[in-house]
Amino acid sequence: MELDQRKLQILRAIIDEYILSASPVGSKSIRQSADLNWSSATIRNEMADLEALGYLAQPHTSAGRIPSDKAYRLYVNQMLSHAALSQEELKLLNGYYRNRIDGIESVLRSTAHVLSEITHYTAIVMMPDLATNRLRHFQLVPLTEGKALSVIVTDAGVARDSVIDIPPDMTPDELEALSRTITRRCYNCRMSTVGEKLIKEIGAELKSRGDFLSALLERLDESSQTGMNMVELAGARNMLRYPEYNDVNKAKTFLATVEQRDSIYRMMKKASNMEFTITIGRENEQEGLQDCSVVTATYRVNDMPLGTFGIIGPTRMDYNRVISVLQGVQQNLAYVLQSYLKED
Amino acid sequence: MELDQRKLQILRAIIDEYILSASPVGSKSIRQSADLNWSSATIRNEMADLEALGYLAQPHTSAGRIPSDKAYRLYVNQMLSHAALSQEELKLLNGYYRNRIDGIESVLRSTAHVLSEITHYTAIVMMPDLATNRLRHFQLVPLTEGKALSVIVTDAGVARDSVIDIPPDMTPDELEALSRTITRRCYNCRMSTVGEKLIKEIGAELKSRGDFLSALLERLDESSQTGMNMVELAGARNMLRYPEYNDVNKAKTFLATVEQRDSIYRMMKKASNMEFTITIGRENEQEGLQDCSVVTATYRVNDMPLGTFGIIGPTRMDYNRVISVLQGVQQNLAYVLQSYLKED
DNA sequence: TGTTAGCACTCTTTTATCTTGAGTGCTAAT
DNA sequence: ATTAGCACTCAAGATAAAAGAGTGCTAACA
Repeated sequence: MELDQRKLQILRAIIDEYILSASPVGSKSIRQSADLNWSSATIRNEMADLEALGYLAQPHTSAGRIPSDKAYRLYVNQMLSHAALSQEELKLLNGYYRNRIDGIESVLRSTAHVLSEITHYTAIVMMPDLATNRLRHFQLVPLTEGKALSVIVTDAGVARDSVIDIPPDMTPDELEALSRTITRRCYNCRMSTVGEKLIKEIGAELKSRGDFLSALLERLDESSQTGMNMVELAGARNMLRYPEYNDVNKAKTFLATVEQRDSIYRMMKKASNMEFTITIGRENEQEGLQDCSVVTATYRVNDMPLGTFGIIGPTRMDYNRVISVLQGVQQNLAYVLQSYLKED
Repeated sequence: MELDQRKLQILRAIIDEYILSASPVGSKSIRQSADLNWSSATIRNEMADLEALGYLAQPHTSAGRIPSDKAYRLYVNQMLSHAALSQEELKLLNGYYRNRIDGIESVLRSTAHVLSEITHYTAIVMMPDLATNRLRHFQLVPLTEGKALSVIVTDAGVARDSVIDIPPDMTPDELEALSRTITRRCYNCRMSTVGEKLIKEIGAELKSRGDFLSALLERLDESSQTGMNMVELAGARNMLRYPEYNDVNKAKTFLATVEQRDSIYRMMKKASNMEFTITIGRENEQEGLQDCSVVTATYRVNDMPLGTFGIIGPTRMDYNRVISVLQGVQQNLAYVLQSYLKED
């Protein structure tokens, strides 16, 4: 079911206009603003066709048309202009990253704020997934009887810690020895392979501590994954700027959805193996996001994907700009994060 | 300027009513609901007096009265009923903490969510201030040329890390040796005294590395303080429940204020040396919180204050309940956190 | 056959007007 | 000092009318 050139042009004009105005666009206004040379009657006919094909909807008779999810999908797939950011905007963006030296997670958290500020949408940044990172240090620090803190440090300059139960008769010296063994044996191993390696190499030694070892491995695994608390969310309030959220109840629902970290987390996790994703309206599985679009991108260092970040906005978001911004941030992140990382 | 018994009774009734209804209360309704035995005319006279004294305000003639900040202040100082939580609520609260074993920060972060859920206001929890904690482990992990990650672990089971510049000629062995020295010399020292101690004990040895040492000390100091990213905020959206935020613009302003972490951070920091604080309306320095009240409390372990947490709500918040909940959470936190801490 | 001008019709939005009702302040009586 | 009574005020709700934006359809035109 191909759309001819004219239909495409009209559809595009409608979407562009609607992204700007958020109110149904009529045949007349589109003719002027997009400089289309057909009469409004012709345009009206085409609009009726486009509606029949499911690209447009009418809130009520005698109102203009608004684009459907299907229309946005077409728009995103075929009509993006891929405009790069302006010099100014790039400068602004770079400026944010110039003096960032306080660690990867800190950079990423502020990235969320930067993103939300320059797009005026809601931004999400996942902390790095350490699976592809390399272990640099492992330490068990005794806390109280039966408990210790396990700390890992990777080559990406990220530390992760968690409390772990230890056998009550395990001495601090034993813990220290174990820490050194693990650090030595697994130095520079990818986090995803550390567990395996440990079982093979020291499983036998620690046979008597079987339970502890398996708890430890599990904990290592957990730490290297990006947990639920590792999602930075910023600018949720920005949604209140847009007329679609003038209704306090809608706003409440939206905020409830994004504050529900675990669902956002799952969503981002799912997007994490894609370089770039755009999910429009009802394409979102999340109940509360079905009037929203989500655009995600991957940040990488030395071509190693580390994590995912993205933007949530109303379905009529400015896709062109959002994509440009994400690409700009992607580049900046690659550059900044690189300074924490060594070549393979 | 003392208020007589009757005025107090009436004022209290008005406040109680207004907390419930959020709409101006009139002389008649107050008479019924609070079972006051004076005629509405008498009550009206008293209300006029109370208004003249600054305790009440009238949105417009022919509307009821609403309490002023001054009234809430009086209410909070003299009229709280100090009702404990019900058995049910206590049970619910305890339930949240029953299975929490994944570390102090995690407990605290979820505390923010629990608080916001059971009060239906906005909750803030500051991560622990480590100044009074004792050092358990210190580690410098080399990352790339000129950079290392510094990690501290304290007896409270908290790890903090940050990237630090190191002299380019410093070898991994040197870093490791330094880490051990610091851990050994300062083991079980309060974080607030570690810097001092280091200068005294190894300042001489490291004279050649003067710059590095001072950077290190600074970093230690920073890490032991609660930074701006160490504020967990939850339930901001709850404010949309209340009619005072039915106006989308007000809601936006509020959300902007609390998302501005650093100001919230400063506010909490200021409250951190008080066991309990209640700040009402314009008493708040924060521009955007002048229609809100903030109630904070300290969480402690073994009588050692660790940090601050609190509630932000509209000035007409249910002070009694908020205070009860904060006390309940305070106790639960003390109990749960204790399991991570050793006696002095 | 595709395009367009014209026009009647639809339905939301805006504006104006009226009504209702909760609540007050004041006065006069108790 | 207290209270019943009453005129008055003002926001909020209801109703009605007018305006305006946009459509679909028909008939004329190239």
